[in-house]
Amino acid sequence: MDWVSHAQAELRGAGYRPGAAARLVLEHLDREDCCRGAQEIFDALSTGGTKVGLASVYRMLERLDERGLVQRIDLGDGIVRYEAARDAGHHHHLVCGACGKVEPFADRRLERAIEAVEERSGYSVVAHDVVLRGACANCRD
Amino acid sequence: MDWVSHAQAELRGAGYRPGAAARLVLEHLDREDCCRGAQEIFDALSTGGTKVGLASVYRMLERLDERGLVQRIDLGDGIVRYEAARDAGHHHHLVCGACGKVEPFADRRLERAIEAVEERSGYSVVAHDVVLRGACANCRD
DNA sequence: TGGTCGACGATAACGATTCTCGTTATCGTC
DNA sequence: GACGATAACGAGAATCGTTATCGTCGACCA
Repeated sequence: MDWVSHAQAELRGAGYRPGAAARLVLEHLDREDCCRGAQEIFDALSTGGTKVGLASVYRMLERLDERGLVQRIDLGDGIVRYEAARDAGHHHHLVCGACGKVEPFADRRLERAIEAVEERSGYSVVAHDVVLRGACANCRD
Repeated sequence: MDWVSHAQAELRGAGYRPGAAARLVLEHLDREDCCRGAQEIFDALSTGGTKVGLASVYRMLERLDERGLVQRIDLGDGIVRYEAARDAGHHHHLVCGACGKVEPFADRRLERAIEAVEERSGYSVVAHDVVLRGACANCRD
């Protein structure tokens, strides 16, 4: 089952009734390969000719986040980004402070270290974020 | 040399002329053991009877962050927090989504894993943040 | 001591996000 | 297939953390 259908089913199971706006947001997230902000999604859908309210985009993202269907990413620039959460694609982000570029990275050893901390913490951890900031290969020197 | 004097000297060296407001903010940060938001610092200083403008608090935090004198912490709730950066005290945060409690933790293995990623990344990494979200021992059940 | 220039504080402006509310779509039921 | 309850939707206002502006005050240098 593809992610869009899975997310819709999940929402329905939670008592929601996803409609046209929900579908458009889900399909957009499914199409994108990296994290996107609410305004960015709104602009893309608007430019694409489809008509979705900004409030609906925020509503969807909030609900998807609550259910763990998207990963919420805060790079510290005041814009919260989201991306479709598929188990296979768990990763974190490198941010270039000079040009603003965002790149994903994944590391098994880092994940294991985090899991070990989670176990020792006494918390029931549901999510973890790692952001590395610096200058990318082009901007450093 | 204590952190307040060190920070003041650093600012002076950068061409700034720290005055009364700067000193009050620095002393407050030095006194606090965990991360604080700008409004929170402003309120604390106001309640304490001292008079500092909110803009001055933001100005100070920005300058301190630029120079690496404070660690900027974004827990994803729309409030940016800061804490005095002392080499000895490098740590990350556990956030309880239910009661809002924030606890620091430190882990050598996690740091080593992050350093390894930094080296392989091609980036010149200047900072890294790790935030674990979940339910604390009291709120889980 | 006077002059220059940045620090300071009050307040307006800004922008991402959230709220409100009237309208429209969905879904179980008949 | 129509009905009614209720949630989704879109537009715009409101919220709130943060940033910019500006006149005044204080720190430092000659």
